[in-house]
Amino acid sequence: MATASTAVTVGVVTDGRIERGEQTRRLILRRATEIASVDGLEGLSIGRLATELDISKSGLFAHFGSKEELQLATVRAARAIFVEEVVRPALVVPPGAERLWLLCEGWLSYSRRRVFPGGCFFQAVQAEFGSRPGRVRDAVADAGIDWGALLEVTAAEAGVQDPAQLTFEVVAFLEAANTASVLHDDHAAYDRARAALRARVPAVRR
Amino acid sequence: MATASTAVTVGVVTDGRIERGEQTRRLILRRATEIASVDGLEGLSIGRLATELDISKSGLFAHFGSKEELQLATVRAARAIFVEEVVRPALVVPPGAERLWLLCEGWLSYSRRRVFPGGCFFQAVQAEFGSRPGRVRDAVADAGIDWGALLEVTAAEAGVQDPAQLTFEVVAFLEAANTASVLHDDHAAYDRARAALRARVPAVRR
DNA sequence: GTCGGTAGCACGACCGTTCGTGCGATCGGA
DNA sequence: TCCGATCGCACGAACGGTCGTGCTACCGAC
Repeated sequence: MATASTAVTVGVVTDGRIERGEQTRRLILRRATEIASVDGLEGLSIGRLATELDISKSGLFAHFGSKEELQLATVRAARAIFVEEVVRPALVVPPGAERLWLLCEGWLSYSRRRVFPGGCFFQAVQAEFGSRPGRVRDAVADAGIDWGALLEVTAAEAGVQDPAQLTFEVVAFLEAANTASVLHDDHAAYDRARAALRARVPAVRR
Repeated sequence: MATASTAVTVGVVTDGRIERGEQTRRLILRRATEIASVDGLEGLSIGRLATELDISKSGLFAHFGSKEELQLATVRAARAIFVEEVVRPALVVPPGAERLWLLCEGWLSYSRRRVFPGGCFFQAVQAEFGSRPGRVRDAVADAGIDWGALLEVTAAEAGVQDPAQLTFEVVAFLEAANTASVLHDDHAAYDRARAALRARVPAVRR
């Protein structure tokens, strides 16, 4: 999520107002991220999306021009939400151990609060497109790379000895907690993740 | 994978021979697990499966009676393969730290060798059905529960202090390595996983 | 009057599913 | 030893439905 700021979808503005089409587009994409987090980006069908939003299929389709473009836009929208929910809150503190800890806690909260109803949007979509080459997979992979890079840089700023290794382990704990919670309704997994993180992430007043 | 032995699909046998239909069924399921590990259990379409196997769609369908039954049979087939590839080889050594280590190494090898072309079958399918209630989800969740239970029992037998916590962390490392490998072609992730495991899993001659 | 935004409608392809049929092996009775 | 009945298995054709994708027309704001 290094390109955090540019990932935020900014509405087209005229005289300070948001155009009508752009507003519809936002509604579409917000719902699209919710559906995709549960049923995947392939399970996200244009007809179903249109029905749920009380919009004609063709009217919705005109916004994107193809299913692939809808999927790409959905990934971008999910990134923007992720940045807002996890990254931005951590940037209020200066670089260092506290910021690293805020990123971890923010992520666990983002998963636990079900910002996306299916749990972490990116985990769902990564597994779906992991071995299916194409632009969507690349977009999804980029999101993961940027998030890892942010963690790694922050870990380095916190004085961690091996930031790449720590990043691997942190991501592993976070995603395992999300998986256990979504698949087994295992609420305790978040506590286990936190315990594992405490043993790894540099201490800070908590 | 506690019910390992019963999960193995045994062919119907008459006079020591395997009936024709059972053999076809095995071919279908072997291919089904491969497809599903890449495109998911929903992306696994009956028509496509039939085409790839040079079989009529209706003939294939008759073996299962419904798509859901095909999906369930595919999960069972994948369990049998997993047991053969990961669990059984570890059971050759007596309970203890070495068996635990063999399970970890076996899993990493199973992922790295791409026993299923899309990486770990269960990780792909867990993410897909994680928040979609139904019999398929239950079957997938059970597989994860049994695998975790096997790890936890083995960890306890190895004298680990907190087997549940260790199991959480081990599973996290294994799955994170698989994800990084599949999504980012990051071969080094297996080394990172092994490094993380060495710091956690009790030592044994390696 | 222009133009962005939405709706209606139809298309070809593919989906899971059902049906009737045919072929080959097996088996029981003459 | 033959022969008809039965069974397992696979086939092709077709069903209703949904998919993504076009084309055309209307409608409302500037």
